[in-house]
Amino acid sequence: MKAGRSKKGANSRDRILQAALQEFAHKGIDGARVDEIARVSGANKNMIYHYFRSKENLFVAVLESVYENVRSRQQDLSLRDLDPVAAMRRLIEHTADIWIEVPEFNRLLASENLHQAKHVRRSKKIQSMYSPLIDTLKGILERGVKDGVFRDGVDPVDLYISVTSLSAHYVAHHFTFDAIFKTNLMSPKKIAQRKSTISAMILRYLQP
Amino acid sequence: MKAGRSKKGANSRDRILQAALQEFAHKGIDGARVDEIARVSGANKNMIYHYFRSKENLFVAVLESVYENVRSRQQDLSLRDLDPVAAMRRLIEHTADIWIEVPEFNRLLASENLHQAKHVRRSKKIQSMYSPLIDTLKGILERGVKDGVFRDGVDPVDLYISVTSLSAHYVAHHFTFDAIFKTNLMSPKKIAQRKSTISAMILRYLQP
DNA sequence: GCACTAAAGTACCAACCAGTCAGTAAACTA
DNA sequence: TAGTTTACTGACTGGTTGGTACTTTAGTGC
Repeated sequence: MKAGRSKKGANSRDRILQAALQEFAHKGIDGARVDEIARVSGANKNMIYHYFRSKENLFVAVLESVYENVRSRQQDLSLRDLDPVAAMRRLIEHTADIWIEVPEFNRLLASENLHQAKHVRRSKKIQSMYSPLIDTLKGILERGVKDGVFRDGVDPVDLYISVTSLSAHYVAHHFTFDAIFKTNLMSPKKIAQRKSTISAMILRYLQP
Repeated sequence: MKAGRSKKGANSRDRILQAALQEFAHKGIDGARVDEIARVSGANKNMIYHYFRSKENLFVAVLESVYENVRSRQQDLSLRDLDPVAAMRRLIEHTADIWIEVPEFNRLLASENLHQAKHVRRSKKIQSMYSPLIDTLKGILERGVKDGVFRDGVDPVDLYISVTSLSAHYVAHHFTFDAIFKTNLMSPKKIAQRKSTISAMILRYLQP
């Protein structure tokens, strides 16, 4: 088969998106090469421009799909059945897991912030995705305050940033940390230690 | 003067290094352009290759100079005169300030981690710089434990990573946070709030 | 068997960009 | 003052890269 409709399961658009995700995540938007995406996806370069119109648009599409992936993971945690402390702990651990399970997300965000979030700002889709998470966090905080297990006045956005920082930065910067401190931060043991440190730190911070 | 030895105060090497710092920090190593560094520094492109031999070597030189800058800031804090809690608070606030005062450091590190710390690993100079800081932190922790104000068993490297994460990630990722949460995290008010959150979080974590 | 469409191929371009070449002029040295 | 080193210049090159034009192949539904 030299040309014509392929019989592979995933259609070209999806395969391009998958290959682009890897390429962008590993090399950043500037280091990534369209030809390489074409090669890896097995699609003709023309198809990339047919579906996505430009390299930048492709990057936005990749960002959106990863944000969507992460958001969907955060949705079904059934935190309402748990008491506030347990719910908070679960949310923290789940947030920490995301960076390890979806390392591409972290890398895309690093690249994106080097570019002043130019692509995120262009995507209404992404910007509409995060409020539900903050609402969940707010709900847990309020329940905790009512139960007398959390102190009052903690801003949910601020708390979300703290949890994210403690987990994301560790994973994103483990290369330089490893080089400087001569350790291996991504070993299972170290990762488990970090997760318990984060939980302890946040829960102590929330204590009345 | 068409050619020949220049009489300008700052020599070309320094001007190139300064321009390269800005270019690399703003665009990452892949986005940065050698021609642009030449243009901004006012030096001929050949001078860049004369002094630094390659774009990558120039990047390493930039990294080293920034690491040196940051390290020298951390040296003269005279923390030994303060009680453990005050010393810890000062170290935390100082660490937080660095990311705001030297934003280039953060950006270079982001780019560097996208490349698996390949350049940091190449530089023995950088790798020899960080142990003194950890020793300082270790000293404060030990004094605090002896005084009964800190609990025992906290790893200084782990603590350093936490402090750094809480401050660096906030600054490095404020573009995407701002876009998603519709705030302005770099306003003086928000920055002050963040600094006090970080201090509170760390000091509560260290309580016995 | 015909129209439609997704997919793929070949070939190309203009801009870009890291790195080089060949040479000049001032300053230092013996 | 001849010879060497250091600082500097403008033009150039060869490979790369995002993006385009035009053509061809082959499944699908009618």
